[in-house]
Amino acid sequence: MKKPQGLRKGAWSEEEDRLLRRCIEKYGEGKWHQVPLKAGLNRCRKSCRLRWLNYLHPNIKRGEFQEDEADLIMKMHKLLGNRWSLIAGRIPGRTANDIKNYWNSHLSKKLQSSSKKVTPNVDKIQVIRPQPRSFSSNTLSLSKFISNGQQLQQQKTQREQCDTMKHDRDQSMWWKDLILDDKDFNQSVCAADSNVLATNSGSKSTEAMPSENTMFQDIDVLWEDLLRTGFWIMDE
DNA sequence: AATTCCATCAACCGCCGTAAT
DNA sequence: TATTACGGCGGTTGATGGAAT
Repeated sequence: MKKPQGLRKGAWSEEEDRLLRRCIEKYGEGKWHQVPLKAGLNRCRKSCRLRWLNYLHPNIKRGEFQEDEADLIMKMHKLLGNRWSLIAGRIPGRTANDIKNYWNSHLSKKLQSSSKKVTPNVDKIQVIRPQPRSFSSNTLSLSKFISNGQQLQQQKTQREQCDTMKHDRDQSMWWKDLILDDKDFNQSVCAADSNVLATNSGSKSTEAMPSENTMFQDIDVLWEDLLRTGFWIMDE
């Protein structure tokens, strides 16, 4: 489709902010394609949405990241990789863009320097990717997971199934088939962590992803820590 | 005081998945 | 089934300001 010509770009003025804010207050969030017209702004829908979500939204927290926030980001990133919107969903008041910027300007360097000190031979983050939906649709939520040993057994079975399936696929790309959104977050993270528990109980398949052993050693610690800090949002 | 370098972060771009038609 | 429009995401860019020279 042809792009509309003559749309304003770059930094937002106070007047534009005021117009956008007033529009959202009046009509609510969403229907972003209508926002420029309703607000009287010469901006594209994406620009309006971004400005609202990253700057004007009333719940946005300003100022320095706290130590516990940074800590949480590090842990989440270890689990999820660059899935900024998912990480942001677990840190109240911080946007995905904030977290991404903070990661790129602070934490990635911190991580680099610490990994050089501690494990000079490991220069890559091992990200646990959620399992395919075909399996995760049956995946258990964390709370049930913890409370039910039978379900743990089911997770182990799923893990084995998944490993069998992965064998026939490009091992570095298998997770790309996932269809994942915020609604699936708990499921997917729990699915990822089912791997951890499966590992702890000694059932992990020998058809493991490359470097998985070292990954799980680290994640064991992370897992304990996340449970202790009450990070997880349990299902209903 | 002037210039260069670097870090930060707001904003843009291109792509993808989904829903509607 | 194919096409189109929209919302949303992550990667990247560029403006800005502060530190260093």
